[in-house]
Amino acid sequence: MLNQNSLSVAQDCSECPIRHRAVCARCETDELERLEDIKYYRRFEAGQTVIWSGDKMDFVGSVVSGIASLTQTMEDGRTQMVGLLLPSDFVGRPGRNTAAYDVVATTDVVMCCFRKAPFEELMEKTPHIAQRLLQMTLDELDAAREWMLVLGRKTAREKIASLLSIVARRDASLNMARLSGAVTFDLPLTREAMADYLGLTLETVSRQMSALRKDGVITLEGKRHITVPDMSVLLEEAGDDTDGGLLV
Amino acid sequence: MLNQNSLSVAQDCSECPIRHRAVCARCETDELERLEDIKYYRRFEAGQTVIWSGDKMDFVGSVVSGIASLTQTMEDGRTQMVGLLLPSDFVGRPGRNTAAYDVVATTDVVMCCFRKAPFEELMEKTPHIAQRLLQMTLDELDAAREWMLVLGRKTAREKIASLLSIVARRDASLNMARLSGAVTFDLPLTREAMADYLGLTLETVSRQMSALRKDGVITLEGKRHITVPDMSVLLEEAGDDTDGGLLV
DNA sequence: CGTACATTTGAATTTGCTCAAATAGAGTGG
DNA sequence: CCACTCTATTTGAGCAAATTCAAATGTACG
Repeated sequence: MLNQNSLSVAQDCSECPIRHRAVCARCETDELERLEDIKYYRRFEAGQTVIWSGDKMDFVGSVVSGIASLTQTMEDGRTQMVGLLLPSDFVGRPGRNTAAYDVVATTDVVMCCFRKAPFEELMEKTPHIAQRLLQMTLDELDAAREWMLVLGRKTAREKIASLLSIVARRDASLNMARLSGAVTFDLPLTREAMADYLGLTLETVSRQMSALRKDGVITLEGKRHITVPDMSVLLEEAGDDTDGGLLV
Repeated sequence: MLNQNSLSVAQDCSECPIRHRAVCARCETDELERLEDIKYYRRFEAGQTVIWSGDKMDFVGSVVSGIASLTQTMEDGRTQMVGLLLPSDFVGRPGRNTAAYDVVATTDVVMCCFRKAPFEELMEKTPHIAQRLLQMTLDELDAAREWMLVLGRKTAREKIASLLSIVARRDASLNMARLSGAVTFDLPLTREAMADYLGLTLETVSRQMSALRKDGVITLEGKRHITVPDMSVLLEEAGDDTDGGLLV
């Protein structure tokens, strides 16, 4: 279903699709070799839980292909997604033994895992890994804060538009595409997952998707394939600055 | 007003109140000396803006005393607080030249600042600084994700209770106090700041504070001094697990 | 005492939620 | 290929929570 799934497991880091974006991005050849010694691949099917919050976590790793989500759940079942893990994103926290969130594969996922103890040891000796991890963590913190604005202050319609523009942007940056004019992409999330991301109910998500479609902001082919005729209109709907920032 | 303000500016890191929690926490004596060379103190009065989003930022630093807030503002004026900076918290991002958020002093604030270029240089050579910064950033990311649950899924009443329990917890950890039985602390935020933190209007904040008071969950002396007769009741109201986690 | 500002409270309105039912697809077995 | 099932999605109607607008009250400071 996903073309990424057809990739045979990369044994060689130098041919890895996320080589230049993942936690190993800054590593030199000799540093990569040491990482190769402790790495192994794991596959998860769509819907499968990678790890439960509170479970002992004896590995860390990177998403190689597919999408996973980080969620928190309250006692009465209310759930909030707190992270969307795309290829190259890092899973796990050095220095912590148990998982803080549920990690669930949204699509089929391949992860490049490292046993935690050796990874932590290696991190001590390899500044390039720690440096890259700091950079990635700072980026995630920015993304989380951006999302706090969405969750706290935006209307349902703006929330949907924000999610769509974020996915469009990340998709474009993955495919090196420009975000001018019409943009087309897949939205690999169910209405329920979108709701959990945005702090809405799935009914409200569905209603606002219909409204955006009716108003010509987006076009749907099937449920998951989306076309945005004019990206600047979508950004306007999201309540973001329209000027600049179209690329990246 | 705040007793921290009476501290005469510490010149000597070894007597600094945040010595063991700030970005310099892991530094050895010789590393501290190099930090001392590039550090300077700045004071901000309550209400004063430390830096505007988008401005050039030529320093990074730590909050020594007082409280500052990180906020984002939309074009139409809606604002969302995305961080609450307490003593020892770090301000600024190595590797970035402009501020991403507005930073505003909520109370009078003293900051220990480092010129950005020398600090970044020092960070390259001093793993202890980068290590500590990574740890602090990961903690902030956890806090931000916790807050995403509050913003996305909690009711107004639960949001208020969550904020109060967070402030109570941080206050207790600062004062090495236990969180069993009754707890008393100052809430250094206006109703509007609380609203900006929680994604509510100030009227709703006021109403819910009144409701919690009427229901005996909290007691107010003046507007800002709060007593929680039974911490576990407050945690229950916040929708968090009641069991465990009382200390920390 | 008067001004400025923070807070509280009230009443009407709106947004998004809950509950309920209809519709649309995708996959399965006959 | 069709009927059937399962799940995802859409749509509707009434409701509840939080917002908006408005006014009153309280508090600090000159």
